[in-house]
Amino acid sequence: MDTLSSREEEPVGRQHAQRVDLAVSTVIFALRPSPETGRMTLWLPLVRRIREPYEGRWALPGGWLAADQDLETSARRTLVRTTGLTPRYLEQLYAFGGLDRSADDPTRVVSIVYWALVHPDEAAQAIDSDNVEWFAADDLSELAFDHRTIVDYAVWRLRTKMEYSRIAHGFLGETFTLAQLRQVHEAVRGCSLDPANFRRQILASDAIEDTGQRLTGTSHRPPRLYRYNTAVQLADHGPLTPSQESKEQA
Amino acid sequence: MDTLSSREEEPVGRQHAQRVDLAVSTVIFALRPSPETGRMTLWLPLVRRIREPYEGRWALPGGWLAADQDLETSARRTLVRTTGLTPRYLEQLYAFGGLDRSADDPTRVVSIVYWALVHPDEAAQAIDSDNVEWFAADDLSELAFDHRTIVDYAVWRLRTKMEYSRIAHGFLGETFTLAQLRQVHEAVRGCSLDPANFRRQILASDAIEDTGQRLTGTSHRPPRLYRYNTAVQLADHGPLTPSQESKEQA
DNA sequence: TCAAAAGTGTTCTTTATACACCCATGG
DNA sequence: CCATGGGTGTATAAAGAACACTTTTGA
Repeated sequence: MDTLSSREEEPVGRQHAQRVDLAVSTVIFALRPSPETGRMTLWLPLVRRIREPYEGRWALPGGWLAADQDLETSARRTLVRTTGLTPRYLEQLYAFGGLDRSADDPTRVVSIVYWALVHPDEAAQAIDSDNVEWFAADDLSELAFDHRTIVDYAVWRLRTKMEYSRIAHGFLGETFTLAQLRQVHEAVRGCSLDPANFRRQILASDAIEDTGQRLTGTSHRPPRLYRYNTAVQLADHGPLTPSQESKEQA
Repeated sequence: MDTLSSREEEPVGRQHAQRVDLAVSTVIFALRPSPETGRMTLWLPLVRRIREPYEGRWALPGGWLAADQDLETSARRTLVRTTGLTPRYLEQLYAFGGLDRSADDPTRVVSIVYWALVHPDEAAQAIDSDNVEWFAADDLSELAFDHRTIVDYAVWRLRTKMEYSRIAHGFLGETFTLAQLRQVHEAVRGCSLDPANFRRQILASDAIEDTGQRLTGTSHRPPRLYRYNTAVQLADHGPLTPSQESKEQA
């Protein structure tokens, strides 16, 4: 055989390269209380489709890759245009390129999907319109394309990464109490945690530092306010962009 | 503002979607003894470029996405064409889409990169030619494009995943001794491990099962041969394709 | 019998978990 | 004062690391 080199793979001038539409979408997570139970749960904003295929269905915010923007920049651009959101935490999730992603529609689209966390202040910037709506992650309607699969995968990714990384503060503002941080972990992991042990583990990890301030206005002993210790980096087992390798994002 | 919906993002008929060349590449790892120290180290096959840009430089095996193949199928096809390899373990690594990936060349290419593990039998199928060569992962020449960055990221990914997953058997054949399995861990993680503790941890995890056979021909007590216990699944913290979510690949 | 690696046992340290208890504030 | 969550102490269990020791083969 003489197909040893990349001869077949790269025709002259690239004019034989298969070109596909390249979309960029994002799964954005925020925490808010469930309207029924009142417990904190995962929510995400979806955008209503206004044309075929899947017209009227809810879909992930996103758009096409811009020729003059890299992947993450395109994700941020489409995100702010469709939802108004500019998340601090944004990370690539996966590239989806199955052949049957668009049901009957024969168009081939490859999607680079990102996932993001927003805290309440960021989420408040979201566009308020009939075409943008927040849904509970565990109570989604039928979504467009394979977006339900993508959301499920992103939820799984968030849950597993929460256990070994310190992404929880993506859901919190500049300062926060240990109880708030614990509530984030409880909401995402879906179980209650011992406050005493949680405190010791977090403090031992050196992930946060005391601001010296306390939160007042509660009907009990005022809790300390903490901030994230940006000086300390933790091991990360998830996909970071190569330039961030042994650093921790956010 | 009236950019609420995806109106701007999806022009009629998609003819306004930015089209880019979509490449698929793979970082393939195998273990073989270092020619100097004799210790097992990471090696990977590279393909020599036979045209500009980067003509003559070594590059990751890969090619263009085929219109009628999904991402993984395209990765396997380009892999076997360029290197002759058909790895059992193959997983998506990351999508690279920076604007300056091709140096002076203004062509925009987005690469979906996979990573793979091959055991000695698989590696023996590799094409033997001037245009395919194996390199030690810690002693690479200047590679084409941003492939050095990609390789470094893949190495980091392999190392971190080795610690919590059971991918080590991607480097081994059907049956193996505990010493062989331990050597794989030692080579990838770059440290020596206590044989006694390693044995207990692996056996306690139920990841492998005794074949009842022993390896003979050694100049000492014949070790047992084990195989992987495919019935038991371990938690995985890395990116799997959504359909594999709570399952473990390979 | 000796070398070398297989395989087992024991101790110690670290980490996680469960839960009792005191503290400080608003009402 | 009481209720409520903040915050500390402690005892137990599980997991990991270090290392002595016995076993079984080929030479």
